[in-house]
Amino acid sequence: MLGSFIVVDLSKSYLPEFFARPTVKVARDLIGAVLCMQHSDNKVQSAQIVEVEAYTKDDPACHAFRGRTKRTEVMFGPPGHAYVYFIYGMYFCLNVVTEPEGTPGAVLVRAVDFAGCDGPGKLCRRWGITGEHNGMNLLQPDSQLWLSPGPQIRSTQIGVGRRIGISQATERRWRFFLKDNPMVSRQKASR
DNA sequence: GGGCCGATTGTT
DNA sequence: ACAATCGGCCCG
Repeated sequence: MLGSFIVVDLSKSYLPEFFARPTVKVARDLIGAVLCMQHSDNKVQSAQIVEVEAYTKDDPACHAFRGRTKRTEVMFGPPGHAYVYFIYGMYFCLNVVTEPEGTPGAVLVRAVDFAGCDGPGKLCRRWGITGEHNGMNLLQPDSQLWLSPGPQIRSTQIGVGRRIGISQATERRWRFFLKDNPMVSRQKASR
């Protein structure tokens, strides 16, 4: 489990090259990264990512599998930007765009190490992440929403499993999570 | 324009 | 097991 007193410099940011790589690798490497958000009252909220899933262009479960549409447009754009989509009539989900520009791909942020932020819909609801953040550049510190590198995570601390809530390509083990973290439910962690 | 489905969540 | 709730996408 992550400690309660991690020390990270939130002004540090990723380079675009980090995200311009194969999506599954980026997903694995994003475990422990710090999601940061500057709210309208100037207060900064931050928490470490503890659960993610990868979605690629050759993946039937990926929104961009059937090509470029208005919704999937940002997934074809520059890596390191946010892909935020609306689902089930009431929830937003946050993704980070991956792969070189022109190739669609994204990492779904499913949970962060913060009470009540387990599950992609709950995370966005709690943080106030909506469609207005779609396409936002996550590489710039002190923008409204950005990502900052976290402490090194041992590979032995990262679990792998099947993705949640999809009906196609369910056999792919493209979900990564921090073992023993309370925000990753036990049921989700198995399989 | 119609109808079905969904990368979710909370309740029964 | 199922309801809430609505935009996206496929079909025609």
